[in-house]
Amino acid sequence: MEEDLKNGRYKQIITRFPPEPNGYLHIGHASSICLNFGLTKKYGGYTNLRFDDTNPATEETEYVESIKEDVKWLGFEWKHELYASDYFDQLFEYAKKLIKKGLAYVDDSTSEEMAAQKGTPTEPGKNSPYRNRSIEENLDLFERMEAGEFPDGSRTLRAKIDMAHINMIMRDPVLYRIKHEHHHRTGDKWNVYPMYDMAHGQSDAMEHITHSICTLEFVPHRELYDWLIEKLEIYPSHQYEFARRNINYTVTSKRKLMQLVNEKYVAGWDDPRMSTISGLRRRGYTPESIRDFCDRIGVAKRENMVDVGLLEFCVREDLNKKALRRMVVFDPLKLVITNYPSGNAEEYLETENNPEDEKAGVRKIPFSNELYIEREDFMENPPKKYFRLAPGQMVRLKSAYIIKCDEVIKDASGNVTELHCSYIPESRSGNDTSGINVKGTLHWVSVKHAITAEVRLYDRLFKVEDPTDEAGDFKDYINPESLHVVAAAFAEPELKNAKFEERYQFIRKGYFTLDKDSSTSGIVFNRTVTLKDSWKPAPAATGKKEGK
RNA sequence: UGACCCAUGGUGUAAUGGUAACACUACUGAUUUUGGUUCAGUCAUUUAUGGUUCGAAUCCAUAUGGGUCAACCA
Repeated sequence: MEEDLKNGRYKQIITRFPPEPNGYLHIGHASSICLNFGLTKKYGGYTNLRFDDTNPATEETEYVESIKEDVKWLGFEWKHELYASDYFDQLFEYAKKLIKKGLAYVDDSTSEEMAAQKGTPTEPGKNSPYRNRSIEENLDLFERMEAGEFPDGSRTLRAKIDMAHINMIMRDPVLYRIKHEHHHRTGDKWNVYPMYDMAHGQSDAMEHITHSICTLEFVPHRELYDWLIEKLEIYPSHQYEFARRNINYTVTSKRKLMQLVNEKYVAGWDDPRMSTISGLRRRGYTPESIRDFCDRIGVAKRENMVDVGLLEFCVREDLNKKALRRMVVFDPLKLVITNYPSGNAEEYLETENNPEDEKAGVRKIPFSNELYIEREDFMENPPKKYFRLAPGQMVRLKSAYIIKCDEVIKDASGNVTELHCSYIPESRSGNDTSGINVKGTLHWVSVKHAITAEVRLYDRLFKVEDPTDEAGDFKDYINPESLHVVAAAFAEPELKNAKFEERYQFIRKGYFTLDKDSSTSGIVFNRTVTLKDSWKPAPAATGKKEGK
C-alpha cells in the first residue's frame, strides 16, 4: 500500500499517533505506535504525537505524561508534540464556515430527542425541528453557545447532511457540544468543545497527515471524515483502518483497566499483571521484546486473539541474550555436606554471568558445607526419569561439585527437614576428573552467605482466554492466583548489588527484574516470565506449571 | 433482519491469477554443568457451493459464520 503511494502521490509519509489522555497506554496501543512510527521510519517521513483532548471531562495531565514516557520508552521519537486543543480556534472557525455554507445548524433538541430522531439501522431518521434555522440565527446561536450563555446539554451544533442516510454516522452528526468544564490545557477559555469527528480529520489536515491510521470501529466514520474535508476544502488526509489486537487472558480496554485500578483489583496502572506499557515495563519486559512482538503479530483487518505465549516467547528470546544468571532458592531445603570442612570453611567458585554472552564475564559464588536447595528438587520416592536429588542419587550442583544424597533427616511428623550428602572433591566445576556423569544440575546457595529477597511471582490476570466474552462481569474471571509472593527467598550475595537497568535469570526459575518497591531495608524482584519448562512429572499428574 | 467490514494449520501473519509459506504452539530426537539455550525433525491450513479461467487462497455470485453501526465518548 505504502509503496504505491510513494510512486508520486506523496513526497513523504506523515502519520500521527493520536491517544486520548484519559488512561494509560496498553499493549494494544504498542501495536499502533509501532505501526505509525514504524511506517514513517521505513518509508521516510515523520510521525506526530497528537493528544486527542477534545473532552475535558475525562482528560488529565497525568495521562499525558505517562503516554509520552511510554512512547519514548518503546524507542520512538515524534516530530511534533501536538494537541487537538491547539486547534480549538481554527476548529471553531471551521465550524462557522460550515454554518455559513448552510451545512451546519444549532439544534435545541435534548439528547433523548435527538436519539429518537436518529432512527435505527433499518429505519430512516426524522429531521430536527431546528434544522432549517437561518444562517444568521445559527451563527448567532453558535457564538452565544461559545460565550457561555447556555447551560450544558441545551444545544449542539450539528452537520446538516441527511437524516435518512444509510450510514447512521451521517445522520446529522453532532459537531460541537456545550461543556462548562475546565480543560487540562485551555483552562476555562472554551464553553464549547468539538466532537471527535469535528476534530480528528481537521487536525490531520492541518498537519498534512498522509495516512491517518485507526481501528476498525471507525470505518463508518470515514465517510464523514471525507465529507468534512471536502466541505471545509482542507488538505485531503486519508483514513485507513486495521483490527485492534486482542491478547488472551487479559483485557486491553482503557475502561476495563481503569476499573481494575479504581476497584483495587490491582495495585495501580503499573501493576506488573496489567497489560499496560507501564505494567509490562515494571514486570521486566524490554522495549525490544514488545517491538518484536508487534512485528510478529502484524496488522490485518480480521478479528484476532493473539496468544500471550507469543509475547512471552519474545521476551524470553530477548532476555536469554541479556539476562545475568544468578542463583536464588525460593523454597529452601537445607543440605549438609558431611565430608566438607565445617565451621568457617568456604571457597569461592567461578561461574559465568551468561553462557550466551561471553562479554558478560564471570563472578565468584561462595560455597560451604551448609547449602539450601529447592525443596521441589528432592523427592524421597521419585518417579522414573526424575533427574533431581533422591536418596542414593547423585546430582551436580551448578558450577560446584557432584553430590550424593546419603541420608534424609525428618522431624517428628515425618517432614523432610534436612539432607545429608557427600561431595566428590574431584568433580569440581571446571576441572572435573571424576569421570562421573549425572543427568541433573541444581541451583543452590550457601546458607551463611545467602541474602534474602522478596520475590513476586505473577501469573495471568484472568482465568479465561477472553473475559469480555464470558457471561457476567469480566472481573468475575480474575485469576485469584495471579500474584504469589515469596516473602524471603535465599539469594546469592551478588544480588545485593542488583540494578534496575539489569535483567536477571534466576537459574532454572525464570527471568526477574528489580521492582521499584525495593529499598535499603529489602530488595524485591518481579518475575517477568518463567523459563520454558518441558519437564512433565508423570502423565496427568501435576498439570501445567505455574505461570506458563 | 438494513448497510458496512472480515473469513488461510491450534494461534498470528504471508503468498499482488501460476509449487500454499513463515513464526509461535504441540510432539520426536540430538546436544547441554539451567529439564533453559541451540540443532534436526514431525503433525497440521485456504468456511461452503457454484461460476470465470489453460490455471483461483486470490476475480464474480450465493450461502454460512464472525464483527461493527442507533454516545452531546474517542
